Amino acid sequence: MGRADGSGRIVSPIDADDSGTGILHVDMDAFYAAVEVLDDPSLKGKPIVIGAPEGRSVVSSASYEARRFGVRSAMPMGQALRLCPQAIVVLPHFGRYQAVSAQVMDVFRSFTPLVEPLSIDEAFLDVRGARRLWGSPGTIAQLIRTRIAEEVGITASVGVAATKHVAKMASTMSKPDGLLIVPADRTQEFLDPKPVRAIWGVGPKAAEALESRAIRTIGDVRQTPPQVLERIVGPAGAQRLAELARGIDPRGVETTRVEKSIGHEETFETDIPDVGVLRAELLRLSDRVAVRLRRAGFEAAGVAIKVRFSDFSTITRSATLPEPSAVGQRIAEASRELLAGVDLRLPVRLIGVRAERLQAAGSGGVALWDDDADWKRLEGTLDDALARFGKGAVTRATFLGRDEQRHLPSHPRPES
DNA sequence: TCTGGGGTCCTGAATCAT
DNA sequence: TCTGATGATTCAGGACCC
Repeated sequence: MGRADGSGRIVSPIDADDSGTGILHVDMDAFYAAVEVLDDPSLKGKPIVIGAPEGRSVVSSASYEARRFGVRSAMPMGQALRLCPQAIVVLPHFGRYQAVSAQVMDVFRSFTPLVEPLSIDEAFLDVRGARRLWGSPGTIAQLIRTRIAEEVGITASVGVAATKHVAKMASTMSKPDGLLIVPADRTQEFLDPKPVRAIWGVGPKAAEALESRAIRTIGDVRQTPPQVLERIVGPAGAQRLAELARGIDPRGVETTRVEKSIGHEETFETDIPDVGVLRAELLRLSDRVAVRLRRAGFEAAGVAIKVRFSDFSTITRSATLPEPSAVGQRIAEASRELLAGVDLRLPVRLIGVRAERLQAAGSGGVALWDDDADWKRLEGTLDDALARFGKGAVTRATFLGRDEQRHLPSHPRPES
């Protein structure tokens, strides 16, 4: 597999056994910080944290020099600066990170079309079909690391394994600037001694629940009867845990992902007791959500709001829209109704709006049915159609997505 | 010390339909 | 028609990830 090279990281040797593997997990090291160093080399070697310097912000990313002081992502900025007072605080440049990310993803796609971006700075690659062109998975991993360093100018860590889960664990262990290959027949040996917290999906809560029952390692999970696991993490969690602990992970590398929701939320500089301010904020957030919906060609069938109070307690409320919409006003109306049902017992720290149950917008037009169950399809919006035919003439109407436009039957009947 | 913003997924309760 | 079983959908909350 690999060995420590003295710097804390792990790099598998060039001729390491990679039999039975084919899934790569590539993860950029301290990505935002690395991009900032790329754009301002005078920052190299210094402790830097990405985030807003004041207010209620948290650390988005920290260079390894800052991490040595205990600074971590998601840590409140104040705490980070107490731990590392000499840290240089850099405001984030998300557009720039997106651009560098695209460059990196292009490198991935030059090796295989089977690329699944997980976030801005990491992706899974299935390279099983790329052997003849580029070599074995381990060779490809090393080529990718070299090309990212040479062409983009930042470092990446790569895990190579037979499954996504093990590849992800391997890349985490090899950080920074490392490579760890776990051949298929050594998967169990790799997994068993790792702490339960290393399992993807086991956070602080689940880890504590498991550890309190003396289940501390992945090997322990494997020895635990399914009924016991179920009581701790629920049926779905138990099933997943039991499989992952045995190196079983049937998930393939998915190149397309459908968004399920689009939302915006904002933490106020100071907590807000005034419902008028909250209502205004809901409209602003709803407009932003609606713009993104329209750009993506979606309408939302449902809307949810989130309210976090000054004591950090958080509630959500959701509702189904009278009809799917991508209009800011409609989403705002629904969110304000939801807010009206909330007991504002404390000042509000954060408010958010989320569009849910997304569906294709009326890009395929609108289908209308009349009393005789005859239908017409029209380009444009439902409002356009109703204006043209009059509300009384229409018994049922529906938006058509792009696919439905193609597959619409020749003699449709409305559902009874 | 004081906790961002973007998401996904799971659970359990309530409700509705078959 | 009534009843129970079962299943789908909606809603709220929470854990988790980057």
